[in-house]
Amino acid sequence: MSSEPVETRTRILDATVQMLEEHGGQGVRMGDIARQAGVSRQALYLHFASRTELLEATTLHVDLKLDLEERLAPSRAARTGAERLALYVAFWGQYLPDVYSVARALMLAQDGDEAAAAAWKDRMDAMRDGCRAAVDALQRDGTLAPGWSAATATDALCMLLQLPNWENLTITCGWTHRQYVERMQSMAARLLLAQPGG
Amino acid sequence: MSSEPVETRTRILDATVQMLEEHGGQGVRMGDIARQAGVSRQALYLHFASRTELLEATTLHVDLKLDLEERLAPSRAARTGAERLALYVAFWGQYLPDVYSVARALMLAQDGDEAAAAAWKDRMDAMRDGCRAAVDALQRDGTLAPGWSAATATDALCMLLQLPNWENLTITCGWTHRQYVERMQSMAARLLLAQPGG
DNA sequence: GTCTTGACTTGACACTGTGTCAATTGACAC
DNA sequence: GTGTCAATTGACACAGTGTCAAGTCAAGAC
Repeated sequence: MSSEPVETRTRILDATVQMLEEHGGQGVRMGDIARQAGVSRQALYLHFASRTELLEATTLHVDLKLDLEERLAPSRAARTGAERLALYVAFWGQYLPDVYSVARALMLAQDGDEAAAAAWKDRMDAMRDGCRAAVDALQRDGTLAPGWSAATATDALCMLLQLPNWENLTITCGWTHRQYVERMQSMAARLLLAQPGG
Repeated sequence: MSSEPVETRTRILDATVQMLEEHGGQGVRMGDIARQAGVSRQALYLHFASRTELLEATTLHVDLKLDLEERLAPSRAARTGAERLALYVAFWGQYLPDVYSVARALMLAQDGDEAAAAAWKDRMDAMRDGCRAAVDALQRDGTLAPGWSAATATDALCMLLQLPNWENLTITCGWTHRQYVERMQSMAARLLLAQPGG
């Protein structure tokens, strides 16, 4: 039962995560993952119909381990819109590094792959929901800066939090994760709050 | 001389632009470009060592046609930092749609291709120079918002103007090009100016 | 004990797209 | 004519994904 050799499917998913994290998502092949999992390449196709489907399942696998509900709780419990905004950005800045490698691989698989594009869009829609909730809270408080509609403010916040921007700021510009969170919170506040200081 | 059949190299570059614009950069193959140019696939390799080199040359080809110097003149002639910032964003918002297809293809070629990554980085560095110049102008004026160093402000502005964000806002969110420019100007001002209103 | 079933392995293969190579053609120059 | 240059033709090597058929091996049913 509990001591049975870990299920092959799980071994494959874990191996995928490990390979993607070790090799930065660059050119990780099905054969590499199979070898890492101690399984034949064909076994991968026994469990997943395609590379994209494997990557998709891997993102879910990682999400499961991260206990998103708990991580999201603080921002959901926020009492003001401003607080909710800051806490959601904090959540995101903590979440992104954990899923970066896998998310990136899925994002890169987009080129030419309809299924991967759809899977990626799903994840971005989920993030957008969080942005939307924060913006709605601001609007209820009456603290959304003038000039924004709920929709455009959501667009802007959602854009700000996109993976390539995180990649750009931390990896290319050298911001630490802490700096990313603090500065992103401050940028979001400046952009969206009527009185960013107060 | 002038009436000789257009040089093959130019025909290939034009065909590349056309194919990328028609097919959104998705899966345009060397053979497709060759057919479009009315030339054999091998002729492409007579002029360009690789797909990446062709894409690289194509971006330069497009830039040449766009007269960047003239387009950049207004922002360079700006009298205040705030004006320079707004005009640079305007330049960028006018420039991006013109190079989008080709730039995207080059950006996507990055995966696994060292040369493409380097070429893309070059272009982004050029954009960063423009951002840096605007930020420096703000600093000279003393109108850079408190909390920013020149470096971090440049990072932020440069991030904001990245191609994936333009793609996200215009294509995914449905902003028009005009809206992109106006809202991006307003966002940049809110973020970077000490008195965005004044 | 034999039979079956399911999970996995092995090795071969089709397909696609890039890049290479060698032989050939056609035009133009001198 | 001869040389040369640009381009064509067709064949091929190479990677990586995905498919297929046959075989192994252990567990459970009867």
